[in-house]
Amino acid sequence: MIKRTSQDIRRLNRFEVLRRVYAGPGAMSRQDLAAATGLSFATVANLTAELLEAGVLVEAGHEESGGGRPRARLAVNAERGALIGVDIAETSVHAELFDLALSVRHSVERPLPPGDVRPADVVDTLAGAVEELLAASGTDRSRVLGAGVSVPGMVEREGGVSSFSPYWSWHEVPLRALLDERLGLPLWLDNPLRASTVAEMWFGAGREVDDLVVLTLRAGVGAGIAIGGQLHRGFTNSAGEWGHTCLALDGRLCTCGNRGCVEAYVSLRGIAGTWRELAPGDERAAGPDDAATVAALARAADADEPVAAAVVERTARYLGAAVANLVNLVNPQVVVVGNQVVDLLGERLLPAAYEAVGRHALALPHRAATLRRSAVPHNPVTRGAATFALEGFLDDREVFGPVSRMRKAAKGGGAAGG
Amino acid sequence: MIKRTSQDIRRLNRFEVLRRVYAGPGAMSRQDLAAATGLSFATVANLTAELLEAGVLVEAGHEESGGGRPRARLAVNAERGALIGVDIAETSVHAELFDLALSVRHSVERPLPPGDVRPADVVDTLAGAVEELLAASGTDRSRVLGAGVSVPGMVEREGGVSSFSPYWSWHEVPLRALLDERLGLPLWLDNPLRASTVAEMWFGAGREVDDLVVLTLRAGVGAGIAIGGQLHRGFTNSAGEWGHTCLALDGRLCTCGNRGCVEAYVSLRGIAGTWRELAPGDERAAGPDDAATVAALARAADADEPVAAAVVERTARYLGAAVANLVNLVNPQVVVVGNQVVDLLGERLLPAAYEAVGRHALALPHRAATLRRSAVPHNPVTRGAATFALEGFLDDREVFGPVSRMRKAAKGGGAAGG
DNA sequence: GATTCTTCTTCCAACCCTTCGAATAAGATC
DNA sequence: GATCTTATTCGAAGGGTTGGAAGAAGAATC
Repeated sequence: MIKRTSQDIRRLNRFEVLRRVYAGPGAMSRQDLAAATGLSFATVANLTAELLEAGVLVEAGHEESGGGRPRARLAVNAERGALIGVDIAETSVHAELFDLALSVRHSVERPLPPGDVRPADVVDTLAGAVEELLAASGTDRSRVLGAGVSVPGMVEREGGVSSFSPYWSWHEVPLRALLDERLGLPLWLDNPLRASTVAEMWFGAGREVDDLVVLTLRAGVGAGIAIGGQLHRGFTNSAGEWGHTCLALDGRLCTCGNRGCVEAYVSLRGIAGTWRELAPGDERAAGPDDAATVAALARAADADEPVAAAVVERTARYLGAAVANLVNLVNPQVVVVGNQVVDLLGERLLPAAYEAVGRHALALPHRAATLRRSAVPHNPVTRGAATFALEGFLDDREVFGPVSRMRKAAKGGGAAGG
Repeated sequence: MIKRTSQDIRRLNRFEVLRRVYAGPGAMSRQDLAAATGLSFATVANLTAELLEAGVLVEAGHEESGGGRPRARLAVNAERGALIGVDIAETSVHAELFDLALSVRHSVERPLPPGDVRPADVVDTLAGAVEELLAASGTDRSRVLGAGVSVPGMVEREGGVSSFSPYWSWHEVPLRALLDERLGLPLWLDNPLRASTVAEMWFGAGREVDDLVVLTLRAGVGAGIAIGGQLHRGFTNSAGEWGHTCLALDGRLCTCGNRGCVEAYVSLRGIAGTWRELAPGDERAAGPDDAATVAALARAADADEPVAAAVVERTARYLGAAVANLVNLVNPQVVVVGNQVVDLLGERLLPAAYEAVGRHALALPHRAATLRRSAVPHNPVTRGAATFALEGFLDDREVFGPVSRMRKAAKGGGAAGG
């Protein structure tokens, strides 16, 4: 049984308050925060005091006042430290350095050799990218509060062992051990599905909503599930493998070895496959780079080629049915779709997919769910990875201890000068 | 945002302690409870004191002691009151009266007319069954702590409106209003999926496990999802409609109007349909009563008829793939299967289905999940419905107030005599 | 039969968290 | 400069859990 203590409440409230500050259009007053979180005034003052003391928030001027004391504006202190987010994908490693306000300060992308990449190669590439990030941005390592790394496949978080990779023949690779040494930074490992979801919870649709499903559609596809404002990880941190649920029994062969998986139809490769099916002769559909193929498809569709429209139409149907499965099973308030497939085909694909969801889902859960395109700026995976590091920092007991410590400190030290 | 207060912690701990008492092989000592829940000794003493005062627990003798003060045994006080659980199914209403130890004291089953039943008919039948229950068991209405009612389809709990029924053409039926008046009992409404799941959480596999999926397989099929020891309801209390997720695109027509739903293959009707498909001439497969048809199928399989074996084999494959979808998506620790389909075909169906899950699920979530046949005694739906009433009673602020009230009461009243 | 042991329970004080309400602070306005 | 008006801080109270001391209850022993 999971122990629940009053400190968990405080931790969640701390997260909640800070999430609202990030979510807000700019700086927010304590009043706004109390209204937004539903917490009492005193509690908000309490939590913000703690965050101010830790340097995470700063006072940023005052609001206009029509008589009476003006409200202080609180904003995230971007300069408090840096966060690193890394997205390990099939063909490249994308690393970004964020400030604490989660603005991108520097970005590096390094290719991975094609074929079966060894763990050591990935570690080298990653470590190199991080060094470049630090050097180019002139950031001292000590200012980095943590690094989040998204690894495709399934990762055991604590041990940091990658037990399955969809692209490479990895087997029980002790990633944490390999990276810890090289990076010398607080490290947070997980997969792209959960990274995107956390990004969405802090900076996207999840700001307003507590039950959502986040679909990541690129070379691999999958879902992140957040329930009651909490990410659902599953018993072995491998929940959300929607890409490998069966949509068409005895259907198309999937990379996982099974048939009829969702991923075989709506991933970049799956869409390319549909194009090949519908236009057997077309050599634009035959290239080895699926992202390029889908980009070509988008151009063909823009040129009103009927076959391209048919491919998009079919894909929308697959996607709609698969999303409807999620809607029926999870009954979320919002379904967010994002990443390469959406970036390339969004305008054409999504309206048709939305319509297909309506045909396949039951009326009540369908009415309850809104479908949205991801509004998280930039790459949601690197941002989500950095968010893991942010969450880790906010959980740091050295920085955010129990309140009694604060009281003692306040008594011991003098009053802070204005 | 959901407010979290320290009272929620206490509420959850109260549930947890009581669940362990129900789960235990008999009476349990406070020591056992502390060990089982992970709570401190003082807290367990605190909570049990409260439950003893409310009459929910009683001291039931002492354990043997090899020197030292013997441990007091605590047991549920069956006589504290009665609970009623009602299962409204397609063709009948099944009502049962339980004591507080959740033993069945009396059981009534009344048929519903075939065809499109009106809400008033169901309400009449239900009210009649409850009256019979009370009369036959000699239970005074005032001793009934609450009644839980399982309604097929989708029910909005607070308003008690049934917005969709799979069998009847109901539309926004205000069930709570209709029943409140007739029953005059605290009333708890939900659907059979969630009822079975709650039964499993208190009295079945959920006793040991916090993340589980409970599959109800009868005329309709669906899943109940419990995460972190909490039932997942979804945004509109309609999560778990696994029966209407698409397993075979463009597949068999389902009662919901879609094609290829899981329910079209693994419900009683679906299995009968598979039999008709494989043995077009066989009139045993052609009857209108699906439960009877599946019972006949079981007999045919027992008689080693090859076609019957083939039907079971196919069904196992459908079921296995559909369960694998759940395993991949939710990554639970346990999947429980139960109800009529399992009762009739369990021995033959489940081993093959388990094997099919292994073929379809990803390795890591598959290894993490164990599949079990439901071990909840008797009808899990009536028991689950009664459990809703039990949970409601345990949430009653009149009975279980904040601790400070207890202190005051203890001060006001004298010490209890030994 | 009294004493000693051993173990269970209860009780108390300490600690964590939120929240109400009074007191204090800080500008705007007259 | 006095008076409003609104924000913020502060202290006490209320709801929880928990470790440890003190009390209670049998078993074993002398």
